[in-house]
This record gives sequence, structure tokens and C-alpha cells, in this order.
Amino acid sequence: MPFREILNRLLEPGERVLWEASLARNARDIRRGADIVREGDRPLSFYVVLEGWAQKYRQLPDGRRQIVGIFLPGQICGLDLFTVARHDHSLAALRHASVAEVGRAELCDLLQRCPNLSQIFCWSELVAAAIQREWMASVGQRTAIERVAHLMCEIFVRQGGERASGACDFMLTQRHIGEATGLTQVHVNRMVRELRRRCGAELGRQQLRVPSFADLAAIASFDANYLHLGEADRIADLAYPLFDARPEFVAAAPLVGREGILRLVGDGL
Amino acid sequence: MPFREILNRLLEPGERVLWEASLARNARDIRRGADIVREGDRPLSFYVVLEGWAQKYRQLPDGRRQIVGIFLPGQICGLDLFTVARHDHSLAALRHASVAEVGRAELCDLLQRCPNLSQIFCWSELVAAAIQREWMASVGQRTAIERVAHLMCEIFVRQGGERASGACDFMLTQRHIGEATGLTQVHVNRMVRELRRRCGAELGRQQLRVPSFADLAAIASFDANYLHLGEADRIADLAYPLFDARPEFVAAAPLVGREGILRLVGDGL
DNA sequence: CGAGCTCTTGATAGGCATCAAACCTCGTGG
DNA sequence: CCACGAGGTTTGATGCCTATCAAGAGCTCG
Repeated sequence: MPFREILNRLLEPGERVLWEASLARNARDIRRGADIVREGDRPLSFYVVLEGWAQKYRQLPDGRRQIVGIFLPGQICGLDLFTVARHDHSLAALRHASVAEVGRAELCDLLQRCPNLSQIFCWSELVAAAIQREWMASVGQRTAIERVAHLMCEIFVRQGGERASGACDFMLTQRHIGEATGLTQVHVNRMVRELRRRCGAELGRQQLRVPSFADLAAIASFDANYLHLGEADRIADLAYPLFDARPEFVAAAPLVGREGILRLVGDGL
Repeated sequence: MPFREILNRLLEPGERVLWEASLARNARDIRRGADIVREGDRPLSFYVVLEGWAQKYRQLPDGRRQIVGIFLPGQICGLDLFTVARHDHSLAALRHASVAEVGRAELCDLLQRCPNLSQIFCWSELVAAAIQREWMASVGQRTAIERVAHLMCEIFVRQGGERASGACDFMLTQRHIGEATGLTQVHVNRMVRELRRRCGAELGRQQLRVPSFADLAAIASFDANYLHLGEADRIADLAYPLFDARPEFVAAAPLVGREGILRLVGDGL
């Protein structure tokens, strides 16, 4: 289970026990499509996806719905939720999911015991913001077929990119793709079929099969730069002084090496 | 000048001198439309808008352009730029602007001398992310007239909302509105005229006049929640332990009171 | 004061939404 | 083990919203 591996590398053994125990103790099963937090709720916790995928979405008063983010296993979400008075968006499971819901008091306690967590959180938020910007560019500027292809590319790469099988998990229905790209489900279907015809990309049984990623990427004009993969080690140099610049801490070296952070961010992000 | 007032309230007198001196020393005039940082550049600095407005944008290989954020005077931008290896988007002035460009070394020094800055930065990033989500919902789900009206509402409220004059600065051309909303300039023009007809909203000489904000907001189904105005004082309670949870710092009270932070965030954000 | 943006307006076309319905798949229960 | 139902996918017909192309008038900034 990749999630466990991340933690093994991220934290000191003692810290890891605390963190894992906390997540395990707070794990919740969420039925597919069920809300985890709802727009307007008071924020009480933050969340870590353990299994399955989650979505952030924003719903307009008349029911129109926009997915504004997809969260894969291992990803943290809801830090922003944690600092505001009321949620400005909702968080829900895609299909069936398991999510750890950690309350404020417990999180504060964890942060005190696992100082390196805050760096990870900051990096996680910044990369999520970068993804958000790329989605904006997609929805605002790309054509329907480019948007669908681009989303496929992103999901593919965020799960580790090309493998022997040429396949990856894909837990979104065509309706979800529509809600994420600002298209109707009907039109998404036509684009999916078009992609199948043009580059053999197959969507089915919650899997995406991509015979030639290069072909798909070409249709989407996909460039993975915005995911900042392999750059996570930079936070050991940069993010730490940025967010903890008091002399005492600048002097102290991070407890976790680049290796550990790199592992974390490489997974699902 | 509001920007100066913010700093007066934000920092201890000694800190303020350092911060202001730093910004003043690093102030740059940017000609309208000129890039401040460009996609692909190595990040070397972060930025504070002093006068005029700035835009973050993402340009696709074929020239299509999407504005992904608008920054008003007093706003900080580029923290994300600061932690990644290469910029995934560009930052440019809208019309003529004055921007402080603070280098990494100097920023680290400032953060050590002005511990409260990091809280402000975190809050600033989180609210920027919330705005980004709302824009996603706009571009993905709202009709053309709703998008234009919604952007007008946001700009209006971010500058302080209703005043006697019923007017606010508006430094975007109709082309900019198009690039921010995913519409063509021609269609934006038609929507602007439609809004003028339907609720008297006038756009001209870099000003937006809104006889009845309620009418405009109704067309856009605008709800200012996502701007989290008036919640800034919460970061004194929440963000601080979240990002600086070491026992030493949890014990220490923030040096700046709620008052100061509230002031900062109320302006242009 | 002039060049270059910016705004305005009209005509035309196309991409995507909408509406409707059939078919398929898969989990569930008899 | 088969039947059932809900959700997901596929397909067709139609129309609207918005893009595109073109060109003139009005600003504004250097």
C-alpha cells in the first residue's frame, strides 16, 4: 500500500506511529458520492484520503456543479477548510472511499509532535494551487476534446505515468469528467469515443488504458511541468525557511531528508 | 495610501521600518502589460503589488491566454513561485504598475525579523485559492453574462464593496475580462452592454459604476462568502498553530493582534 | 497630435447544450 | 443462478450560445 510507504519514509519511527495511529483511529468509510464536508459547514477537521478518490466541488444555487479538484490516495485536503469560518465548497467521495478525518485538537497535537508535517502541508497546498490554475486554463481556453484528453493525461501522470501495462486507475464516470471540465456528460461521451478512435485511449471498468501516452498528450498539448514532479526535495531548501523563519528554526536542520519528502509528493500528487 | 496603513497596523514599529524599507528599495515600475515573471523562469523573488493591478496568466503553446488571477494593491503574490523549480505561469502588470520584487535572501531575512509575516502569507495563499475555485465554477458553469457580472461583483467587493459613489476602480479592458472569463472580447462587449441595459452597470475610464449592487449580484448569483472577508482575525487562532506548531511557538502569543491582520486582509483581498 | 489600443457593431458559422431514449453493466436480492 | 433496478454509456435530432471574421469609430497615452 503506497500510502503506508510514504509515511515510513516521511517520519521518524516514533512520529510515524503517532501519525498512523491518528489516521487509523479517524478512518471513515464514505459511500460513493457521499459528502464528507458540505459548503457552509463549520470546519472542524482536515482530511487525508486513504483509499478511493475524493472530489472538491462547488455547487451553484440552481444545481449546476463544478468539480474543482480530484484527490488521490495519500493526498491531504482541507487545510484551507481549516482556517476559514465556513467552507466555501464541498468535499465528497468518488465511488467508495476511506478517508481519515482528523480533528483540530488532534491535528495541533500531531503538528507539535511531528514538526515536519507542516512543510508537507505547505507543499501540498502549493501544488494543488498549481493544478487548479492548469484546470482554469483548460476550462477557459481548451476545446472539449483537449480538455478531456488533458484530464486523462493528468490523472495518468499523477499516478506515476507510463508503466508496462499502459493503464491506470480511473475512478471518474463520464459525468464526473463533464463536471470537472465544464462539459455535458453527453458531449464528454462523444469526446471519449473520439479519443478512442484517434489514439486508442480506452476508458472502462474504472481503468484508463493508454497505448501511446505521447499521442494523447499531443492532442491535449499536455505538459506536466505544472505538477512539479520530482521537485519536492526543494522544500527542504525553500519552504522550510519560508514558513519557519525564526532564527531558532532556520538553524535547525529539517528532521526529514529530501528523500522522504520526495517520496511523499511523488505519490498521487 | 491604504498600503501604508496596512503595514502600520501589521508590524511592530521596528519591523515596519525593515519591511517598508525592503519594499521601497525593491520597488520597480512595470509598464502596462509587461511581464514581471515569465513561465519557465527560475523563481528568484516574490512580489508585492504597490500600485496598479497585476495579473497571473497561463499561455498555451498556440497563444491562447487565460488570466488565472487578479492582484490588487497590497496583495502578495508569488509564494508558490518561490518554492518550485520553474514557474508554471506568468505574472504581468495590468496597465501601469509599481511592484516590489523581494529576493530570496532578503525575504528570509525579513521573515526572521518579522515573524508575523508568515501567517499573513499563509492566509493570503488560502484566500487566493478560494478565489481560484470560484473562478473555476464561473468559467465552467456560468453563462457569459453571469461570468462578466460575477467578475464585476468580485472586483467591486474586493475593493471594499458599496460606497456612496457606487463606483470603484476597474483596470481591466474588455479584452482582459475575456481572458479571465474564457470569452472572446467581442462577446464580452455584448455582455457589458447588456449589463448596462439591465442594471445600469457602467464600465469606462477605468472605473466601474454600479447603481444597484444587488441587481448586479442577482444576475451573477454572486455570494461573497468565498472571499472570506472579515474572517482574517481567525488566523490568529487557527493558522498560527497550524503552521508553527512547535511547543515553543504555540505557547508564544502572536506578536500582531487580530486587529492588524484583519486590516491587512480587508484591503484588496 | 497621431498611432495604437479599445470599444462597438453586423453577419455568419460552428461547437456544444439540450432533450429523448435505448442499451449495457454491475451490484443486490429473491 | 437468474431477475431486477439503478447508474453508466451510447446514439440521434435539433437549436442556441458564443466564436469568428471584418471594419469603423472612439480613446488615450506617449
